[in-house]
Order: sequence, then C-alpha cells, then structure tokens
Amino acid sequence: MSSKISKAGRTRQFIIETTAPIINRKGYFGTSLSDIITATGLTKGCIYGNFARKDAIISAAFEYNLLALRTELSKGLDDGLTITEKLLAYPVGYMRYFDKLMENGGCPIQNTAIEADDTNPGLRRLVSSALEQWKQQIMALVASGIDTSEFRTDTDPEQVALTMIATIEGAVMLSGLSGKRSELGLVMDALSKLIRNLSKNFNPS
Amino acid sequence: MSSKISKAGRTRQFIIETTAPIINRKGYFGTSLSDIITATGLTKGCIYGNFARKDAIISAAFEYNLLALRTELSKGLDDGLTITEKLLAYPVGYMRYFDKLMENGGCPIQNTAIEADDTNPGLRRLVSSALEQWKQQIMALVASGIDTSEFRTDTDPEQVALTMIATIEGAVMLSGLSGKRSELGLVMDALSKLIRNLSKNFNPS
DNA sequence: CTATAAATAGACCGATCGGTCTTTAATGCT
DNA sequence: AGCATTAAAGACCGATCGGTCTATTTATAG
Repeated sequence: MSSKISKAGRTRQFIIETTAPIINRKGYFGTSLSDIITATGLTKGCIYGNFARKDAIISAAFEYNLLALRTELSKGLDDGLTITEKLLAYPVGYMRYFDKLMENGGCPIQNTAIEADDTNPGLRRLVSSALEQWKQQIMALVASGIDTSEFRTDTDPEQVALTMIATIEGAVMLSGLSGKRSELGLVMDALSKLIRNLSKNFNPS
Repeated sequence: MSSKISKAGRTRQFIIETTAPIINRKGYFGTSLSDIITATGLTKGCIYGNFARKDAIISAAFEYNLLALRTELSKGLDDGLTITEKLLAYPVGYMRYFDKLMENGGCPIQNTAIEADDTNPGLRRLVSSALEQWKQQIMALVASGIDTSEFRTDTDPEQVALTMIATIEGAVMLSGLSGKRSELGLVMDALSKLIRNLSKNFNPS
C-alpha cells in the first residue's frame, strides 16, 4: 500500500480543492455540474462516484474554504500578549488574507450566508454555526479581558463580537465590490481604534 | 384615454413589483422564468413582451428594491438638525426597516453585491453605483460637519462613510442569518456611539 | 499473475432552462 | 361601432440542468 488514503479519497479531495474557488465565486445555483466537470477534467460518473449529490460538493467546498480562512486567521491569534492584541489579529488577518480571498471569489462566509439563507437549509446551518463559533470566540476573549481588568467593566462582549464581525464582513464586501484594497484598510483602521478603545484607560464622552 | 400609463406599462410595473421580493430572496441564478410566471400568473409571452431578457427583469427588480430602501431611509434624513442627528438616521432607519427587509429577502444591496460581483457585470455596475452614491452622501454630510465645526477636523469623511456602510451591511447580514433582530440592535447601538463620538467635544484616549 | 473490488467513463434520462414566434384577445383612437 | 394597434397567450425550440446506470478501466490483495 503506497498511501494511507484510497484513490477515491484522493480524487474526492482533488474535486473539492479544484472546485472550491469556483463554487465560492459563482455560488450554489451559479455553479453547474458541467462547470465542475470542466474544472476537474473528470467525468460525471466519477463526480457522482465520490459525491452523492451536488449539494454534497457545495457543502464540502464551503467547509474547505472555511478551514482555509480559519487557518489563516488563527495565525495571528496566539501572538498577541494582551487581549487587545489578540482581537487586533482579526482586522490584521483579514487585511493580510484579502488578496487571496479575492482571488478565490471573496469571503466564503458572506457568500454562503447571503445565498443560502433563503434557499439551502443545510448550507445555512453550516454557515450559521461558523458565525456563531466566531462570535463565541470573540466573546470569550472580551470576557477574559474584562476579568483581567484590561477592559472596562461596562463592556458588552456580545456587542463587541457582533460589531467586529459585522464591520469586517461589511468591509470585505465593499472592498471586494470596488476592488479597492484601501477601502478595507480604512475600515480596519477604524475597527482597530474601536478595539483599542475597549481598554480601561479610555474615558468616552 | 383612461390612464396616462399604457396597459403594457402597468403590466411591466406589476411584474416588477410582484417578482422583486422573489428575486431578492432567490437571487439571479436562483430565480427562474417559471418562478416569475408562477408568481405573476402571466405567461411567458407576456413576460417577454414587456422585457427583452431575464436580465432586464432582474435589473428592474433590483432598482425597485433599491428605490424602496432609499425612500424609507431618506425619511429620517431631513429631520435631523445637526449632522450627527442626520447620520444617526441611517442606523435608525435600518432598524425601522429591518422587518420589512427580511420579509422581502434581505438587503438588496448586499444580496446583489455578493451574487453579481463575479457573474453579472451589468448588475454589478448598478450596485456599485448605488454604494458609491451612498458613500458620497455620507461623505458630504461628514465634510459639512467638519466645516461647521460640529466634528473634529481630523475626521476622515471617507473612513466614516465606509465604516458606517460596512457596519450596517454586516450587521444586517448577521441579523438576517440568525433571525435575531436584537443583534442588529446591538451593532446599531455601537455604531450610533461611534457617530456621536465624531463631535468635537470628545477627546479620545 | 490472477481474482476481486473499487473507481472512472460516458451514454442516457426526464425535467427544466431561457428564449422565440405565431396566433388570439384586448385595448385605444376616430 | 369599427378599425388599427398593441398586449397576452402558449406551443415550440435547442440547450442544459442534475442525476442514474452500465460498461470498462484501474487499483489492490492474495
């Protein structure tokens, strides 16, 4: 046995990796079987030998894109000493990953959230769960920042988490549409300021 | 002549109004001709008698949804006496319009921005233009706020405009997916605070 | 090397896609 | 009322959709 992974397993992975950017770009309805066939150079029989339905390919591609995004973002998370620095890893990470993201059709979270919300319950659950986990992750960070007195006690972890995610996703959308990286930069700067203002030694109005 | 608008004009409008929520919900690829036929109760011949291509219906529906959104948001804009109050009309307006927006499949700007950016150049131009106009509108408000010394002179109009739009659109996405109106509320509160902090009598860190 | 199982190829299916065209019905003008 | 025009109906078109099934090839175990 030359490999631990079966031939089918490798083909399956090949299909996912090859089609993930296409599916992210063209969407669920926009990507046809023939798109997948053309991109992979495989045949219909082979595709359906590895995936039961088109849905399964789409879901797998989303999870692949999501994993890539998470992997990239988690890079900066551990570097920060303070909670403030850890939170800053998100805007910084999105700035760093932006070009790659655009090459592959944008942020998979928002692409999927917006297309699947009214049409594909399974995919909707996947992206809902991803966003919820992200939210909880930020909330935990903020809560610990309050505990260690790095942040003011009147800080609302949920509000901070949602505002961060909303701002990032909104900015990626704007910047993706206009093609101007600078727009993402401006908004991420504003967000970074907001994060730094969570510190105790800051007195609002 | 019983009406200034021809029969065809009224039918055309009927098609747009009837299909606009569906198109906003299911998207460009997701909405088929038969969806449109079923929703309107009309026939294919009638549809194509009033629109040259499917694209034309989609574009018209987007512009219809966009007009409705703008009309709703412009309500609060004139009420504000200060620039701060005028800017606050955006988060307030989105809160007020949120339920209606969700009934009709979400915010047409983000729905269209995300689906059309890689697939439909014509639609992409429409939504790009809409976002650019919104941005310019906010920038003009902020600039005048700086002129009248309501805002600090180091305020960046473009940064404020982009951050506001990004935050609002991101929050609508999150809230639309989770179905929790409260999430939009939390983020809009944070945004309102940010807007109020543009005033001169505020000294950061 | 051979037998068996797994993976791929591709013809084929009915349904539906967006779009056209001719016929029929409704409307508007005098 | 009657005629000209415009709008709507729906049969029809080729292409493509997602999906199935069988034949063939390829990989693997003994």
